[in-house]
Amino acid sequence: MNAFARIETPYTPVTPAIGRGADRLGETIGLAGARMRLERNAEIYGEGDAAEFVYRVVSGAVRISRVLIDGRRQIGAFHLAGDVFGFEPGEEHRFSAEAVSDCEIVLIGRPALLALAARDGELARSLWEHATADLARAHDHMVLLGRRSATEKVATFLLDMAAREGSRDRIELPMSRYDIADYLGLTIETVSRTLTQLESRRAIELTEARRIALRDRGALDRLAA
Amino acid sequence: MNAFARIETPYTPVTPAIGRGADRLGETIGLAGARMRLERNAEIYGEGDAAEFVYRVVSGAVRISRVLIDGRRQIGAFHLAGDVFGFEPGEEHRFSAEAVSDCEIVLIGRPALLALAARDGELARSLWEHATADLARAHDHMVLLGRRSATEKVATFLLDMAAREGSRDRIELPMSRYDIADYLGLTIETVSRTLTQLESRRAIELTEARRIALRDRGALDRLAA
DNA sequence: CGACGACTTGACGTGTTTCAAACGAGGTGG
DNA sequence: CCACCTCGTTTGAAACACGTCAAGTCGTCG
Repeated sequence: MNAFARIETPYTPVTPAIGRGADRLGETIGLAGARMRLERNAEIYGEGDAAEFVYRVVSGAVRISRVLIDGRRQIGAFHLAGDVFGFEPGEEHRFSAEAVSDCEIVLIGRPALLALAARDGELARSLWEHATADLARAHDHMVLLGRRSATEKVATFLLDMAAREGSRDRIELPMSRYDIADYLGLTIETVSRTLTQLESRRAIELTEARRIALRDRGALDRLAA
Repeated sequence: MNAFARIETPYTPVTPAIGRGADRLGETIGLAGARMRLERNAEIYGEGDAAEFVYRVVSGAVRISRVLIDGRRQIGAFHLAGDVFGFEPGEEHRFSAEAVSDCEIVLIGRPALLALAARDGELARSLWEHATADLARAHDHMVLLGRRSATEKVATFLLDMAAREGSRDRIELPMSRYDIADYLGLTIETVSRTLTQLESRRAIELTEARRIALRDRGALDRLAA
C-alpha cells in the first residue's frame, strides 16, 4: 500500500454518518487518524495485505472488490463520505480497496483504535454500529445479487445511490459503468441498455452518462420490486 | 417469535468456534443464555421483529433469509453448530431466521450481552471477531452470487460445506434443494441438474439426495474457479 | 484535429429459467 | 404387506434474459 506515502495532517472535519446521534467513531478517526488524498483508481489496500488500519471516507468514493483469476471482478461495496471501512476478522484484508474517484480518506491504526475503544464505551458502541451497519449493507447487497432481473438491480441501485447522496432527484455517479456492472453482477452492456430502457420508460433522464435525474420515483420503486 | 415458549435450561456445552483461542462469546452465551430446541422450519425471528437476542447454534442448521413480495427468497447465510447470528445495526431484524433442520440454539439478551462485554475485554473481542467473521462470510457470499456459473456456485458451495462440516469427503446436507437454490441464486432445477452433471463428471457421488461424497476435490476446486 | 477512453447500440448465441411431467423414498391406512 | 399418497427431487423440452462479439458514438484531452 504505497499510497501511504502521501499522508497529510492528522485532522479532518467531522461529518455525522450513522443514526441520529454523533458519530463517535468518525469523530475519533478524524481526530486521531491521519488524512490522505487519493486520486482516481489509487489502491488503498490489496487483497492479502496486512489489515493495519480502519478507514473513513471524507469525500469521494471507494470501492471494495475482489478479482478472480480469470479477471472477473465483484465489487462488494461502494463507500461514500462518512462511511467507515476496513473491518476484517483476521490480520489480512480479504478484499482490495480502491478510490473510485479522487477522494480523501482518514485512517487510524487498528491497535490504537481498539485501545481507545476499550476505554471509551461510546466509541466502542459507535464502532459496533458501523460494523453491523456494514454487515446489514452486505446482506442487502446479497439480496440484490440473487435472482433479480437487470431492471430490478439497476433501479434499486439508482434509488440507493439517491438515498445515500441525500435523496435529491438528481444523482451524480462517481463510478463508471464498469464499476456498476461489477457491483450488480451484470455486464456494462446490460447496465447501459437497462439505463436507456429506463429512460425510454420516462423513469429517469440521462443528461450526461454519470448525471441521472430520477424523473419518476414511483416507477423506479415499482421496478425495484 | 412464539418459539420462545420452549426455552429450556440456561446451560449448554461449549464448542469452540472461531480462530485458535477459546470462543469467549460462545462460552458466555452458553453459560448466561437460555437454550431452546427447534424443529425443522420453525421460525426463530421474522423480518421486522425486535432484535432482542443474539443467538448461537448448538446443533443443527439455521438459515437467514429475506423474501420479496412476489415470493422469491434469498438466503443470506446458513449457520451451523458454533456459529453466532442475530447481529443487527438497529432495533429490528432485517432478515428472518428459521431452523433448516431440527436444531438446538442458545440465546442471550442483547442488553445483557453488551453489559457483560463492557466489563470483559476478552468477551468484547470475541464478539467483535464473530461479527467481523460474519461480515467476511457475507462478502464471500456476495462474490459467489455475482456473475458466476451454476457449476461454479454449486462446486464452491459443496467445498464450503465440506470445510465447515470438518472437511471429510462425505457431506451431509441439512438443507433442501430449495434452500440451496435460494442460497446460490439459482432454481432448484438448475441445482439438481448441476449436481447430476458433477456426478457424471466423477467429481462427486450422490448416494442419497442429501448425502454427497466428494470424489475428486481437485476437479471441484478447478470448477469452483 | 486526431486519438483515446467511456459509453451506447446492434445482432447473435447460450446458460439458465420456465413449464411440465416423471420418479423415488417415506409414511399412512386398508 | 401392499396400495396409495405426499413431498422432495430429477429429468425433459422450449422460451427468454442476459452475455458475447462487434461496431459505432460521444466527450475529453493532448
